[in-house]
Amino acid sequence: MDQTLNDGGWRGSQEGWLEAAYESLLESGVDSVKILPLAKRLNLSRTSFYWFFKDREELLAGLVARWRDKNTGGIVRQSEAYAETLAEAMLNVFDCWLDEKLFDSQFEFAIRSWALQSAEILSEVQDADRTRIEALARMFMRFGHSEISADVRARTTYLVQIGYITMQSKENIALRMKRIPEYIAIYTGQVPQQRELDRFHARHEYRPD
Amino acid sequence: MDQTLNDGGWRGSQEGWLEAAYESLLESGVDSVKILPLAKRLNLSRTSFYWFFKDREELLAGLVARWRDKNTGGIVRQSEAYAETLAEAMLNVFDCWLDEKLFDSQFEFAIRSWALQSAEILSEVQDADRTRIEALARMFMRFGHSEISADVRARTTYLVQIGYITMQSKENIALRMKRIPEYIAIYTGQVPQQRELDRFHARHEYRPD
DNA sequence: AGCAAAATGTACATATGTGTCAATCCAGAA
DNA sequence: TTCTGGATTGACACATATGTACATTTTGCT
Repeated sequence: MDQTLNDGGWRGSQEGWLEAAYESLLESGVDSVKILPLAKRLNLSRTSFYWFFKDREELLAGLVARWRDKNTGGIVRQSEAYAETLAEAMLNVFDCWLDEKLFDSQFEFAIRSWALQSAEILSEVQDADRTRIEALARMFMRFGHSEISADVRARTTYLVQIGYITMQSKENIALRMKRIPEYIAIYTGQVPQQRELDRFHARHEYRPD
Repeated sequence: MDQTLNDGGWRGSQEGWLEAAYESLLESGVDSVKILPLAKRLNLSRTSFYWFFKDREELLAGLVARWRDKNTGGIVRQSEAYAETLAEAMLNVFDCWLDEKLFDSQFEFAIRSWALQSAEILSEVQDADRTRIEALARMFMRFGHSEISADVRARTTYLVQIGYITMQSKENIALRMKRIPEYIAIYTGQVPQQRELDRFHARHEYRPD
C-alpha cells in the first residue's frame, strides 16, 4: 500500500500537505508556503510535517513537479488535435483557456511569480515556454505558414494568454466568448465559420443569446 | 531644504532606502523587501530606517507610488503621439518595449507578482491595465477601427507585451527587431512601410545587417 | 487484547525579522 | 567653539519561522 496517500484513518498525508501548499501558493505566493501556517490550516501539529517530507525544500519540489505534469501537456495536446481549418485548430487551443482541466491559469501565474526569485524555477518555466511555443508554431506551419510567420503567430497566441493570466482579470464567459472570433481573426488572419464557433460553444456548454 | 534628499553629509536618505527597496523588489519580489537586508546592503544600522519611514508599510507604499508614476504614463503618451498611419502609431507604442525610460518591464512584473498576495495592489494594477488598454483602443479607433475591433486589438497589443514581461525572456535586439514587422502586421492588419521601420530603427540606434 | 509501526505532539535550540527607546554622533549655524 | 537638531546606533522586547529529540497516542495486524 502506498503510504503517501491518505487511505488509512490517519489525518495527515503527503497529499494533504501538498494540497494545502498548493492552495497557499495560489493565494499568496511561494513565500507564504510555510510549514507553520499550513499546519494551522490542516489542524495538525507543525512537526508532523516532517514525517512526510524531509524539509520545506522537498515540499516545494513537489509543487513544481505537480505544475510541470499538469500545465504543459494540455497546450501541446490541444495544438495537435484534429482540425479541418486553422481557425478550428485555434479553437482547439482556446479550449485550454476555458477549461481548468487542460490548463490551470492561477497555478501558472504563481509559478511564474516564484521564478522571479529563483533561478532554478526560472529555467523550468523557460523550458515550458519553449515547448509550448514550438507546439503552437508547428500547428501554424501545418496550415501553411512560413517558419517566421508561424513563430510570431505562435508567440502572439501564447503571450496574449500569458498576459491574460498575469492580468488576473476575471471576466465573464459571455464577454470572453464575444471576443474569441476577433482573436481568431487576428491570430490566424481568417474569420472562423459559424459552425466552428457553434461546435466550440457546445463544447463549453455556452449558449449565446 | 528638503530633508529627504541626501544633500548633506548624512549617509542615509529616504531616496536611498527607496532605491535599495526597488532593487530588492526587482531581484527577489516584495517579500524580500525587508529592513534588515536593506540595511546590510546600505551599510547602515537597521534602526536608522525608522528615521525616514514610519514603518515597512510606508516604504512599500513608496514603491507603488514610484511604479504608478513611471509605467502608465509612457504607454498613454506613446499611444497618443503623432503618426501618419496605424503602423507608424503602433511603432510609437513599441518604443515603450525597447526603451527603459518609457516603461520599466521588470518593475512591472515585480508589481504584478506582488498583486498576487495583496488585494490592494491587485486593484492598483487593474486600474493601470484599464487606463492603458483604453488609451491603445483610442489609438485604433483614431485609425478607423470599430469599438469591438479596437478593444480586442488593443488587448492583443498590450497582453502580448505583458506576456513577454511575464516570460522574462531576454532576447537580443536583432531578434526582436526582426519580429516587429510581423507583430505590426498581426495587430494592425497592415504591413509597415520600409521608411517607417527605418525611422523606428534610427530612434533605437539599431542598424540591420 | 496486545504489539509494533505509523503518526502526532511537546520541548528545545536557533535564526531572522519587526519596532521602540535612550544614548550618542556630527554638520553647520550662531 | 559651542550649541542644536537631524541622523545613527546598540540594547531590548517580541513575533514567527525552521528543524531536532524524544515522549505519546493512534491504528492495523496478529
